Amino acid sequence: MRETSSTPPEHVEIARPHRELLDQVLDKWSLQVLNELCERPSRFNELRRAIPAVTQKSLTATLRRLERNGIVERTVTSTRPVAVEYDITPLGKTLREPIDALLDWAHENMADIERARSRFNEEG
Amino acid sequence: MRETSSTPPEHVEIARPHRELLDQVLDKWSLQVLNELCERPSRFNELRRAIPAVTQKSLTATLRRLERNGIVERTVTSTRPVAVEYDITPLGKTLREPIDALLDWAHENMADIERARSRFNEEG
DNA sequence: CCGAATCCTTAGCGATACTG
DNA sequence: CAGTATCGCTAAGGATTCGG
Repeated sequence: MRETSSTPPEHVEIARPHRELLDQVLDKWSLQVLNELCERPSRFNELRRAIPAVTQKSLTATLRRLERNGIVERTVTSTRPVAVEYDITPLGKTLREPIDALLDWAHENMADIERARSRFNEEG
Repeated sequence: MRETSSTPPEHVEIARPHRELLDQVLDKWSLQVLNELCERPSRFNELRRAIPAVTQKSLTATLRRLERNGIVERTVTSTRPVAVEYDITPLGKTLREPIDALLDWAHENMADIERARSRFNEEG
């Protein structure tokens, strides 16, 4: 493919699998779940209490997605009643550094961002 | 606030403004737009061609959102017909480093991720 | 060329009820 | 306790059309 050079290579675009992966891992609730599990492994309802705004359905979906991608691990102990514990995997831990970089960025630049928003609203 | 200690401090959760900011800046199309504008300023239709999957509507919305947050700048030159150029701001440039860290993470760990997905699908 | 406006479809989410 | 199942809404997104 691309045997003609009519379209210049320009530069690499973001590969689709990479972007889809980040969509699955950086979505609304995943950041907060990871933030929790980086501190300590947690049970399902512990996570619900720690993230009050999430519904049971969304939390389940988020945990399944993270589990599917090897970011968190789900452990069932056959006690009575059953206990289910979620923990971050070694792979998941490697996500912490880039995510923290992002959170630091947000923290450092929030003032500038809000100034930009005010300007935009006034000029609009 | 927190005059009773019935709820232990545990640790800080992600502040809502920060999370909402990241939602606005890390969404489906913003990453690709930023990726383009980090290379060179671009006209509207240049961006459309560079990101074939984006619709005009979504690209407009993405650019407005980034502009509102001070990440990109929109310049109109009153030629005939009008030319509109989008460029990244200094603030936007500071986003590149943490985003690249994320993309590097995705690149480095994609193999592990796909192994985890296969395992998950087989066990499920 | 750069968009705004409209219509329409679909994915996502909350609410609720039920199971092992 | 830790989910699954179902329903109804609404909000995002695509396709298309129109305008400066």
